[in-house]
Amino acid sequence: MILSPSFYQGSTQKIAKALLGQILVNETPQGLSSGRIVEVEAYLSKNDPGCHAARGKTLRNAVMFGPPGYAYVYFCYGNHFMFNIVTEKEGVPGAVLIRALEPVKGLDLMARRRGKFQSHELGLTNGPGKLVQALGIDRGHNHFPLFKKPLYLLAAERKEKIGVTTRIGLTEGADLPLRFYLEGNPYVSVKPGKDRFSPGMKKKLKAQALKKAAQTE
DNA sequence: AGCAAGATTAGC
DNA sequence: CTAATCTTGCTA
Repeated sequence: MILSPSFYQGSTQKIAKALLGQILVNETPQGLSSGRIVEVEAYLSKNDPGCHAARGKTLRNAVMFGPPGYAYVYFCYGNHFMFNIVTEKEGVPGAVLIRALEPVKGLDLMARRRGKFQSHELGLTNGPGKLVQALGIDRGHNHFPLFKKPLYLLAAERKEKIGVTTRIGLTEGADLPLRFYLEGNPYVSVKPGKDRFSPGMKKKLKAQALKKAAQTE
């Protein structure tokens, strides 16, 4: 059963957790590919400096201010697209980033889309940029309503426990516990607790270190 | 107009 | 560990 628009109503954190275990499907002329959502991150309308909408509406983040249940796809680091699902009622920004999937159907098609980068099955969809490539999602899917074909979500059972950690790769709002994942699932992108910094954060840390060194002169 | 940063990935 | 790669948004 395709998840209806009403599924996406409610707080972003609540929707983020509810999305775990659901199945994301994309039907293209080349075939159908799908995967179970095993890792997400919430981006909130309030008190969240890490959210694209934190500094008001822009051309890029406009979709986040619209009605829930729509896709927010954007380009990052010059190489990758990120796939988000818009939450909250119209006028209030908010979205859930899909960070990892467990492949369900169309494994061969995903492997073809991932090309030479697919070394083993785990590498197919265990990262936000990877799953987007595996499912054949691109900028054209920005603002697409996710309750109809070809790109939609299927209701599924979830039995696993939900784990919570801070979000990954941010330079702002990095301390907020807004990353949710299925405990024990091998497709979760990064093992929690491991130190991992984005280039921006490394630069920031380096600048702080230099400043501190200058003060002790 | 120009430039720096960025919700990442893969390869060295 | 770091280059790759390019769009967006702000103005060093």
